[in-house]
Amino acid sequence: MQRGQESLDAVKVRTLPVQVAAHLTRRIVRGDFEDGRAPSELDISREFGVSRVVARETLKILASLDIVDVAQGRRVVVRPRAEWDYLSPLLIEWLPEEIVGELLQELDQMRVLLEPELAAMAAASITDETLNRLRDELDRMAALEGDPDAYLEVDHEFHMEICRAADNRILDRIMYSARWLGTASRRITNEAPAALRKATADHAEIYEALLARDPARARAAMRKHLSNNSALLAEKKQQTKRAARRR
Amino acid sequence: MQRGQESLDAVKVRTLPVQVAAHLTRRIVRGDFEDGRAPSELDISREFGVSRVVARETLKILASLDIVDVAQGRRVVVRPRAEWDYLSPLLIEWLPEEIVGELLQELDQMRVLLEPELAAMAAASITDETLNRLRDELDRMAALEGDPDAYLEVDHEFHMEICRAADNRILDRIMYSARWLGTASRRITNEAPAALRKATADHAEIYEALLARDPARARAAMRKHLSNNSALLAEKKQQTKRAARRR
DNA sequence: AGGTCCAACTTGTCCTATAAGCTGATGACA
DNA sequence: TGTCATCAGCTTATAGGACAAGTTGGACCT
Repeated sequence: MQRGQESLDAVKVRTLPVQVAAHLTRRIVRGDFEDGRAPSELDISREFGVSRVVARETLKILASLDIVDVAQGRRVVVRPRAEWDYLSPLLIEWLPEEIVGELLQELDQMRVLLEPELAAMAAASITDETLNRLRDELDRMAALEGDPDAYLEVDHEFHMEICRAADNRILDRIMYSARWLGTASRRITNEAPAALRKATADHAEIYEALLARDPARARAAMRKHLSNNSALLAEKKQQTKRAARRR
Repeated sequence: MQRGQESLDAVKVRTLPVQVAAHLTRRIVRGDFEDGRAPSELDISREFGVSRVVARETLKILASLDIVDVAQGRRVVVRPRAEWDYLSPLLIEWLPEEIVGELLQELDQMRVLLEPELAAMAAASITDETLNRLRDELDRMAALEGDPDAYLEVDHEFHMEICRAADNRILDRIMYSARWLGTASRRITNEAPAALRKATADHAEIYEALLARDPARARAAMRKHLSNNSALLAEKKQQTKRAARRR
């Protein structure tokens, strides 16, 4: 299986269409098709040395992320960046770090708006079963403070559990879409291990509020927890800015 | 071009894969594959009388909506309904009315959480240009009170304009995903034309607050506007319940 | 100059073939 | 009899070639 001039053959992590889509997206971000005309199926097929089937699926992926518009007979056109699907973990993965940094802040803003309310909603309708699972996750997190990666895995599960308890499929989906936050913020939180202990205390407080089925207290506890997180992010942003100024 | 036993040939509104995906989703919702094993590419190809390419793209669509899991060598499996992408207008279109009704309420809950804050954020950073567009849309809505469909079109644009002004791509995307609300709620609002005049007044108040660049007032105005909407939805829900009880 | 129409290009769909990955059942071995 | 390696048969992934159908821009005619 031969490839074209673009080297895709690093490691076969994903299917060919996904790899090609990643390359193309990066080129679009770089500004290669500023006239709005993106490569056609045949162009892609030739340039990357893949079959038309793969080129086709590549365009389907880009279209599903609202990166391009595809229609029979018409040329493929790049859509305005403002309309891209920034909720998709796939897209995030392909964006340059500085944009992801900005998105991380915007996503944090969203969490601050939603999660306290989700906690309050959950407090009103949470089941004993869910409470048990939360208790369990709490214990596991306490044991994992030395391993930030594993910790954040459980951390995310803890938050999603609460989200699910709020019993709203739309909000649940939104928070689920934000799961890439975990991967992206990992780098940040790893640098500040002391924050993990603080997080554990926060989580315990949220759990207590839910156990007491007290919406107001759950909201407040979640809000406090998130404000710690936001502070960390803002600090990181400052560092990035300083680094940029040094350049 | 001949079709299989399932009749897809109503009107060619969309591509074949989309039509087949719609049919399959409806069957999944109906509970046809409760064992979790969904039809394979060949199954679909045979049953609907389409080529394997189309069957393949069908599965890709279902996978992108998190309705099924597809992997090489493994059978296609249906994912738990809780994990489906309820933010996708495509999926919503294929769901039975009663589920859409529930989702409408959950979506309303989301809007109540987000939109007032979006309005407040917008008030802090809105440009004169955006204000002009809002003014224009306000005028157009006033003229369109007799035509609910056209009215709601502009209504949606008005809300999205504010959302964009808040300058947060994530939140913007979330609200954009909720655009199916327009179509779905159209039926409801059409029944209560008096509500349109009320909405116009609400919109004007929001506009005034933005013009004054007063976040708190913008938040309050938006909250009031949405509470009217929520009331309408709740009323509709009551009617549906009564109708169900009669059955 | 203005309008009509067609040729070239583009995506949509079909067919057939091969590669690659998974699963369950068969059968060898302890 | 129980355990484990192996493989046949299923599945998706990719390739190549063909034709249908829709769009666009330019050639051509008036």
